[in-house]
Amino acid sequence: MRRQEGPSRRSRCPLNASLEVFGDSWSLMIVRDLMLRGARTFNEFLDGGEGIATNILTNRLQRLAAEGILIKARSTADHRKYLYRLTEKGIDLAPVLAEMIVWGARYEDTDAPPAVIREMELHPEEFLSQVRKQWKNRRSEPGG
Amino acid sequence: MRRQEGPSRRSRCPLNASLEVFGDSWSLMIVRDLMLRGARTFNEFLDGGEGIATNILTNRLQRLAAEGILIKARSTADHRKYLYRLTEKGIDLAPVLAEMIVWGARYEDTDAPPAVIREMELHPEEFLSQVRKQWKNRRSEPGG
DNA sequence: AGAATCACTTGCAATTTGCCAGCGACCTAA
DNA sequence: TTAGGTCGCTGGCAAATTGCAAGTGATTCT
Repeated sequence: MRRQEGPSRRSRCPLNASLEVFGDSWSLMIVRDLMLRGARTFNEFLDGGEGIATNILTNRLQRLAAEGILIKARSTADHRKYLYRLTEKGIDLAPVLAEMIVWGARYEDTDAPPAVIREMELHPEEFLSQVRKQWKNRRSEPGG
Repeated sequence: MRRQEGPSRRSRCPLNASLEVFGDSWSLMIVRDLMLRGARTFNEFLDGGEGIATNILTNRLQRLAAEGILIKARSTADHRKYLYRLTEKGIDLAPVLAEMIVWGARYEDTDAPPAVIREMELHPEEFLSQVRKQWKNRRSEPGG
């Protein structure tokens, strides 16, 4: 893990750094779809369920790639398609996502299955190792 | 904990709900200052270190209050001042903040003390119970 | 009474978001 | 080969949000 000569930040606080990277309305939705739904293509993100606009999706994918959270590669099976995948840096967002899901499920009216949420709450490490396992397998798949 | 007839959300996903509540560049900065720095007044948030504008701070404080994350009360010692404090709903954002801080400290160039981050990473429950203890005490203080 | 402080408010410009038709590259079926 | 369809944007336009900084009314201090 390298600390690159990064962009100028509003402050040196770690929370601020995180918010400058993904503190917007859409970035973590994309990470969700990658991490939890197995989405890999532009259209799959577009159909995420929240109605993101194409120009915003394009912009966010570019930003997440520039921040080193995901990688974009041309599909070998169909040269019109790009396939996205999470980096280690992106996978390490899993605890953030988990805690936000737990909070959202607790305080908002959502369709999250209560058993899944309870498990996530009680055993966050499990969720994490599951995510890691999935991406470990997916890494060795040939470009689809 | 009551599920109120809430505002219309983009979807019923819990992550989306969380992002609609605090998925902007500034809301969690305010929660940070309340939770970790003991800030209570408008001016203290204004001096948070990231240069928030007064109209944005006003707007975010109002939104966080409307979402039930913090409470605003007139100071009895000085009627020009308002004092803000976290609700239970706000305190429950501690794990979210913790994970974001950990991620930010790991992948960005920050001034977070490594020992504090490591402790936060290894014993998140400790951090949480510390936050709760603080707010339990603070709750019984008279308005200052 | 005058000056200072508090928490905004406001006018304005810049930036971002959102909608959606259109585009070039690529794929498939006839 | 051609026509039609799909993919991932691109871009024009309007609406919304952000950011800057001067200004305001209420309150406190000297």
